[in-house]
Amino acid sequence: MFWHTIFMPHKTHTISELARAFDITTRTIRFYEEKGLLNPQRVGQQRRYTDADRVRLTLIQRGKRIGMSLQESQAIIEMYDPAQGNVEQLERLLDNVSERKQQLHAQMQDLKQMLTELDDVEKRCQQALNIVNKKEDN
Amino acid sequence: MFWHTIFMPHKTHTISELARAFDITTRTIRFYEEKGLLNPQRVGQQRRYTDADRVRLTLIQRGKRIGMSLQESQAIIEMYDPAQGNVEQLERLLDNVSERKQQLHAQMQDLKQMLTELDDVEKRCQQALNIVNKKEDN
DNA sequence: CGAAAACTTGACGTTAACGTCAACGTCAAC
DNA sequence: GTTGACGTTGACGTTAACGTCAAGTTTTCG
Repeated sequence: MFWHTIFMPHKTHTISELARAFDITTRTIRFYEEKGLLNPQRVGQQRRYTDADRVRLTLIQRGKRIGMSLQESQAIIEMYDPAQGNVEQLERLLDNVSERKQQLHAQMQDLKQMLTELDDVEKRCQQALNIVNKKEDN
Repeated sequence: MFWHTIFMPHKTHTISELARAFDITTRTIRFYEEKGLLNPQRVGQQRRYTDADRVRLTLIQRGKRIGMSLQESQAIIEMYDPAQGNVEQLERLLDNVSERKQQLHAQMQDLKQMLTELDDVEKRCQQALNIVNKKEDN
């Protein structure tokens, strides 16, 4: 009778469980479905989400944090999902992957530059504070 | 008579020169001004942009590439511009800088993770292609 | 069984970051 | 002296990524 609390190999989640887990609204989840980033199973009318959907949501959120649009995240998701077979498709996929990788490397460079520049700001700022402190010592 | 072509220490630019140089529209530049990210000098009605404005535009564009909003870029710009002196302000600035740095480091982690995952996809993809090629060898 | 809680599908609203268009000023060149 | 290139300020349009109701159905729980 309480099996589901003891053993649940492929537990599915309702939309609000997922929303809580990812700290987003149900509206957002449905919106992602509209845009083709998720397509959960249905039990009657209701949506049921598997771990695959959780993976996708994780990818989406990581994508957002690094400035990707939903479309870009969708492209990434489709790279993770094989769904293929055919040689041409594999080669196209390889091209897409290497293109994305290049872009991500470029983004790393931008990040590094901004970080070193912020380091500079920090140093100049601390020097200014040191000067003030020395004056106070006198 | 041709001094300006030989020696121009603080050349200013018109809006369309700037637009060409940064590959954006004049509308975009005026929009950034509206939002407080630029404030060029004026000669009569017309805007004149200095190298300081070019630096700001560079920061804005880099910010966009790493997924920052204009407001965030503005915050960064204000960190670059000292404009102050007072100790409290310096300490607040230091806090802001270190907060930004943390966020950027987190973003680097996200980028790295996405990169290694794309590496995985790439490898699996190449393995699949190798198998196909071996079959063709027979 | 009956009310509260959760789920559903619309439809319209909102914010950021510009695009687009109109209507007007100005200045050098033909 | 007018034409054409460039500049100006509005005002409204657009897209992405949701938020916010509304109005109805279904599940759950005492």
